[in-house]
Amino acid sequence: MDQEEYLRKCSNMKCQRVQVDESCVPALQDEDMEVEHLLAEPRNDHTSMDGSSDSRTTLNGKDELELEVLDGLLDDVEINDLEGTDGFSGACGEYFLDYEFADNVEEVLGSGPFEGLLFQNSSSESHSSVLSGSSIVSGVLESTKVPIAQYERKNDSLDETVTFESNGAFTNIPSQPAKVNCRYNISLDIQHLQELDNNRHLAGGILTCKKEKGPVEKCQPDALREKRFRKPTQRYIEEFSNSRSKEKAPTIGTKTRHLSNSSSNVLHLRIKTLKKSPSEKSSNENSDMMLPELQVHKEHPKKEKLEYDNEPYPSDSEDGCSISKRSRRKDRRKHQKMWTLPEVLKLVEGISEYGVGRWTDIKRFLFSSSSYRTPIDLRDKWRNLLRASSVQKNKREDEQNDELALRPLPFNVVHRVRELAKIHPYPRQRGSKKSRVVQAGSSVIATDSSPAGLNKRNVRRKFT
DNA sequence: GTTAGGG
DNA sequence: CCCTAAC
Repeated sequence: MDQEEYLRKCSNMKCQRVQVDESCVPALQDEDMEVEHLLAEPRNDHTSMDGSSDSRTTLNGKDELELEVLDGLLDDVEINDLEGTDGFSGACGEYFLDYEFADNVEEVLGSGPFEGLLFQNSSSESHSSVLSGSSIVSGVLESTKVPIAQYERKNDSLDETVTFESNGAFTNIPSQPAKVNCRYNISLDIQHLQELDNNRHLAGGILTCKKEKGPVEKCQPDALREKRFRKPTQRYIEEFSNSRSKEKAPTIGTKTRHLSNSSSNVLHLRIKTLKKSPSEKSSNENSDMMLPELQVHKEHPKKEKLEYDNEPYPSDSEDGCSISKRSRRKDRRKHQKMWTLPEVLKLVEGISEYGVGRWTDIKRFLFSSSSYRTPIDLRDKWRNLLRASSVQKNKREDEQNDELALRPLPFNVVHRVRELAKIHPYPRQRGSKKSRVVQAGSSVIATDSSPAGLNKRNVRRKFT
């Protein structure tokens, strides 16, 4: 492969970038474990490559050539290329390229302008490891003077891991996953992050500031950040954080262990799966999934759990940069309060007094004491009441079930709800808007008993 | 700022 | 409970 070819590939990779990007987010959120696995893998790649001294030599020459090219593209390489690697390799099926690429990147990063940005530890380590191979890792560790004890420790672990893995079995495993992983690492917990750093300075290069461990959002370059975060909504993120704190923590430990022992076979399978059709993946296993599919997949499960506030909400430390708005919402959800019978009665009363739709008034006058009930809440509750009452109307026999599900709703309440519903049908309850308007109009005349508020409301509705 | 409507 | 569009 010469320069030209390399460039061409690079361009290809870039094209794929978007996909990878997206996948990254979900993966992050979804399974840390996945990441862990992958993390292990990357090292293998390098080590194995390095281990085969030949490859290193071969690469060396290329690296220099490519280095120049990369230099110009450094920015792109840092982010785009790496990201694209995944897709690229899949398309081309040339793993070799990936390896090559990885090396180049590392070199560039290590020697280039990013060196400063990289963590002392990581940069030196990665560089040396790449060059000299797994055997040198220990030496690297020594040579690397890490001011922080943490790093040293990490290095040690890394060393072990590398050695272990290098023994093995990963000769041909595509490096893509590794790179992808690196990116994922960004969002990982601190622990993961640290490990990552040690494992790969590549990751370091990608996330220039990632060292902070803060939310990715803060650290990431603007462009990158934009892309990555456009997909997940706030809600999604919130959920993710929740689920993660609840579910993931335990899992990680297990997975990690697994990671160290990970066999090439496992990785192979995973990789293949990922490359295949996305649709299949979700079916495989949650734990094994790391790509985009998860995103969709992921959203549902946790949601249910969030609803119930019994558990103290884990402080979103990871959301260091969480927006106040977001947190507020979270809190609100957390404090979700079930409607009590008195409340329902009050609501009904308020509606009968002020009319349907005057939610703010009702809130102001009847629910002023309960700050957690917003006008919207009232409206929603009313909506639910209507639904409930109508259900009962239709299925008297099954009433019990419904009531159980809906909570004890005394018959008198139901009755009142129904009455009110007759007087002022909630928008859209049945029939089209037009019919409703007509209905409302007739009700004004027909129901003399209805309070003035109701009439008012009806009239208003009619006109609006 | 509120409300309706859909999720 | 959340979000958005319409008012």
